[in-house]
Amino acid sequence: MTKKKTDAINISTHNHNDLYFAVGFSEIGKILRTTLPQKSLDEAISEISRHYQKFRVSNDNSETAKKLCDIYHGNKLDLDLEELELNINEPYIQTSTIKTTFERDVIIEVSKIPYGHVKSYKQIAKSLNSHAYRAVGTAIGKNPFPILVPCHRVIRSDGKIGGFRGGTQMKVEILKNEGIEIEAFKIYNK
DNA sequence: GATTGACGCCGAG
DNA sequence: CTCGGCGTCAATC
Repeated sequence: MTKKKTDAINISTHNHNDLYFAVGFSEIGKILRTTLPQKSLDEAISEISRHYQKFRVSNDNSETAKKLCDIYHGNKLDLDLEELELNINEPYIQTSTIKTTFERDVIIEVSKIPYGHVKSYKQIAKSLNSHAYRAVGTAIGKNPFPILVPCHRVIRSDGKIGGFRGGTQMKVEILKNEGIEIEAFKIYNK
């Protein structure tokens, strides 16, 4: 609150086959945001930078951006929650899309869904001892760490795909890359 | 308060 | 199958 986020955010990027990924880091190297694949380098950078007053692009630390790309393409890679900035009292987080403990808890719960598996919005709510499944959807829609925190693995209870920032088509694409069977936009044998 | 969700469930066509 | 209508509750206005 009292703190200013005058520090510049550090942005690293990675591209592969005309898909551009970006990651924003704090001064101490915690991940603040990630992007879904974008069509250009500029778009990828601005997906991160538009949330901050100052930024600088350096590719010293582009492993995480590459990791995004790998996960998107179906590689199974582990996430250490310690890599993420999840402290909602941290000054950087004030420009984040997550601002409440509920939202943070949803993000943490989603991060636990294993590769190649899916969970419903309702199941996430239940894990949090809540019936606020709609609020779960809203919180996931704000996920600052798309791909890294696998919000693409959260689907509707009836087996339908559900929403996605990058469009349901992209959600289906990622799930297929993880080996999940999908027919007519419904999870097959979930 | 009232409205709005990346939702869920049931019942009517 | 689709579509209301109601349920539920966190966030936002």
